[in-house]
Amino acid sequence: MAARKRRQNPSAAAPEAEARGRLALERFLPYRISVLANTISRDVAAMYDARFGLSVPEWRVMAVLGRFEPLSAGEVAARTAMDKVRVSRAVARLLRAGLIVRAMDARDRRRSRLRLAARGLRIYEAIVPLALRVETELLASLTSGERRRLDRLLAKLQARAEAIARRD
Amino acid sequence: MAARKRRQNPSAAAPEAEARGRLALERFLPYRISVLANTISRDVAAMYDARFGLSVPEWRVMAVLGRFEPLSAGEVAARTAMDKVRVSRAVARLLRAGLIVRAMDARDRRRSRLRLAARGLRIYEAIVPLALRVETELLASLTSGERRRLDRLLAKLQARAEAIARRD
DNA sequence: CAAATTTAGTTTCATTTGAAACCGATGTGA
DNA sequence: TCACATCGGTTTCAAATGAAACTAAATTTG
Repeated sequence: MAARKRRQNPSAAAPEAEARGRLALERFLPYRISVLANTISRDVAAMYDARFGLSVPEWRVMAVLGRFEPLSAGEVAARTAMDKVRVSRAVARLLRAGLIVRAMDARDRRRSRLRLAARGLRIYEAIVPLALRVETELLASLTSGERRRLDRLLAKLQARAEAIARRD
Repeated sequence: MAARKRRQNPSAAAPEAEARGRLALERFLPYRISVLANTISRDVAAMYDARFGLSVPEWRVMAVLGRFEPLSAGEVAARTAMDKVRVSRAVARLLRAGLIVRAMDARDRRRSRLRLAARGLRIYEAIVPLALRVETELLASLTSGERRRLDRLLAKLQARAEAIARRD
């Protein structure tokens, strides 16, 4: 186990730093983002689920329909960053629950046209402010400058992560 | 949360702003973090899996052992932010694969003492630089100032998200 | 010290997940 | 026009997941 080159830690914190070739998992960016996403997701999902019996995929489908309806299943998939299997299942449940409606595209009878049903729209309109409240609470400890920076940083990281994914 | 300021859309698509009570999912923080985490996770998992046949939970267990061994299963769970069921299963697979070894704590025979096996240590030492390379690539587009800010922002958000979770 | 409680970790079971196979509908080329 | 590829979407199947039940060891309590 030869001595490996030291790396500069992305932060000043944790100065007692890792030794040799050992990784400080708690400072490792992919890990931190994953943990953060899970924590937030739990917070948010608890809200959707407890009050409306919706799963995250279901809520996401409703969210994009609320903004861009009508959409085909494929368009929903593109906008929610979910794969088509997940979308298909979420859509099936929402149809069964009467929260969305589906028509078939006249020109291309493979494509669906999904919209919120009246019941779905009411729920959507009830959830939006709650969702925004969670977001506000998350951001509460940040100054408005920090929020702008966060926005930029997330955009950069996302672009970068996608570039890496494509390159493989 | 009325009339948000206009800003660059991270995806360049969907330039038209959200109206009334409609939510711009693509700007919603929980959603963005979730998508980013998934994208990164896929990048990284592809690497672990392709070259070493490891899943993310397995790699995480090895990562904390590499840094803090010996650990009990519970300590691994605490340090990886995984629940004990996941840890138990990842540990079982790693034991079967001969990448870690388990002894029982002499004082408390319920507790295990997990360590990397020689084979596991070799793999760990092969993965660490690759993992760091992915991280470096992700951070490549950020200045060192931005990295420091990212670090701070992630810490704040994590603290906040945990506070919200506890409060429910 | 024996019963009751708590703790570490595993197993069970029902649900979720995603890759790949699949099914019609549509587009394309010879 | 008739194969053949392609596309939108669903289903299948095997693996991952997590809540809750469970086992065994340790601790507390009466």
